[in-house]
Order: sequence, then structure tokens, then C-alpha cells
Amino acid sequence: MSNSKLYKGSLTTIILKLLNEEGKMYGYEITQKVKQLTQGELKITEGALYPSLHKMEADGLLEVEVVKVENRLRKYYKLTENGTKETVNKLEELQTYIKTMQTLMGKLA
Amino acid sequence: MSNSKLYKGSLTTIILKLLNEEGKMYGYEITQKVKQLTQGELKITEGALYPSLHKMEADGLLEVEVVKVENRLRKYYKLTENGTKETVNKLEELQTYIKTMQTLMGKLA
DNA sequence: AAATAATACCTAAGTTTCTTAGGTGTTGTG
DNA sequence: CACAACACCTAAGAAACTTAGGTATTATTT
Repeated sequence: MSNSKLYKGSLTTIILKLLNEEGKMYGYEITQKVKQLTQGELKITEGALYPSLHKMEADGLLEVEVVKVENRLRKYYKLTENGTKETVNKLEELQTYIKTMQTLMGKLA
Repeated sequence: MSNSKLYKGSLTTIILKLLNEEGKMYGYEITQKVKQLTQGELKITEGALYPSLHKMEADGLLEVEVVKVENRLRKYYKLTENGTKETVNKLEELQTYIKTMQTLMGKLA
């Protein structure tokens, strides 16, 4: 228990932002990177991650390159052109949401 | 369209915070208050609100008082003791979430 | 040497929490 | 008199998670 729940809707934003910065990443790497960056505060479960990646690929936001490293498969994802555009949108959306919530919480403080 | 989507999970927090500040409110009043406080940025739909209120009541966070005003029903909700405790938890959870997301977004800026 | 953890992928069932799209009835406004 | 505003409601569907598995390889621990 205890790992603070993902606010539904934010996983896509996290993936987009990470790929935007890192260029390309594979699934497992994303889970580790998020854990590391947030000091364990946020844990992306694989059950959430993989279906998300597949959907984002189907939506044309990501493209895949399969690579074999030490007899292990890795599916590297990177942003498509549309994916890059969507990254901007999602980041704006998140900032707006945070500002709105802080307004709501603050105005009543 | 256009009203920025509620990040799933935050409606309960909003309701708790409002009731914590205002003492008691009825459903319709909550939708109007949120619209006003956020300058129309956030619109709580009744389809989301009423089921939430009912669930929170069933969970023992809220209690109801039905009042007839000008031949119209109003169901005033207020926090129970557990509701007040849960308000603290939810607010902390939100602050943590915001901080975590800003860390994630910022560290990669 | 065997068991376990870590790496790396995956899916299916269930839950929660919204959105969408209605419905009822009263009161105020153009 | 129609329509908006007030005030409540529900049901069906979608979205996005959690939980709980599964496969297979490699590294570590006992």
C-alpha cells in the first residue's frame, strides 16, 4: 500500500514529458526513472503502463523500435510529431489544473 | 465542450474542502460555487456530483439535512467527524501529488 | 545448485470515477 | 407562454486505473 495514488489522467502526461526529455525510453525504464525521480513517491505499475503505451502508440503519439539487448527484448518508444504537439497540450492542461486546484484550496484557506 | 476535465479523484477533495469552509451546502450550490471561484474554469456536472455526495454520505463522511425552501427541496450536507478527518488526509494527498508532479515536470525542464 | 530478485515484456478482470444524456418538478424571466 | 434557472435524480458507457496474474532471461543470494 501507501504509494500515493496516481490521479487518473496524469500517466499519459508523465510519459509524454519523459520521452520529450529523454528522446527514447523503454517501458521498464520508465517505471524505474519515475521511481528514482520521485524518491519512490510515485510508482508506475506495469499494469497501468503497458496498456497506456499501447494506446498512445495506437493514437499515433508514439512510435516503437524493438531492440534485442543481451538476449532480452526492449521496446523503445519515442514521440511522433503529433506526440510532441500533444506533450505541449498536456503540460498546459496540467499546469491549468494545478493552478485551478490551488485557487480553490487557497481561496478557502 | 472545453471545460477542462476534472482529474479523476479530485472531486471528493473539492467537496470536502468546500464543506469544511462553508459549514453546510446543498448540491446545486456546490456546482455554482465552484464555477464562481474558478471563473468558469471548472464545472462540476450534476451527473458527477450527486452520486459522489451519496457515496460520501454512505461512507460516513457527510450527513444530510433536508430543508424545504420556497416549496423547493434542498439537501444540505455537512461534514461528520470522520469527514473532517478525511478532509485533512485528502488535502495532504493533493498537496503531495502536486509537489510530486511539479518535481517530475520540473526536473526535466 | 537452487531459489529468489531483477530485468523486460504482457493481459484480463474488476473497481472507481468520471461523462453523457437523459428524467422530474418548481419558480423566475423575456 | 416559452425558456432559463433552480434543485433534485439515475442509468449507460467510457476511461484509466489496481490487482493479480503470466512468460522468459539474467543476476544475485543462500
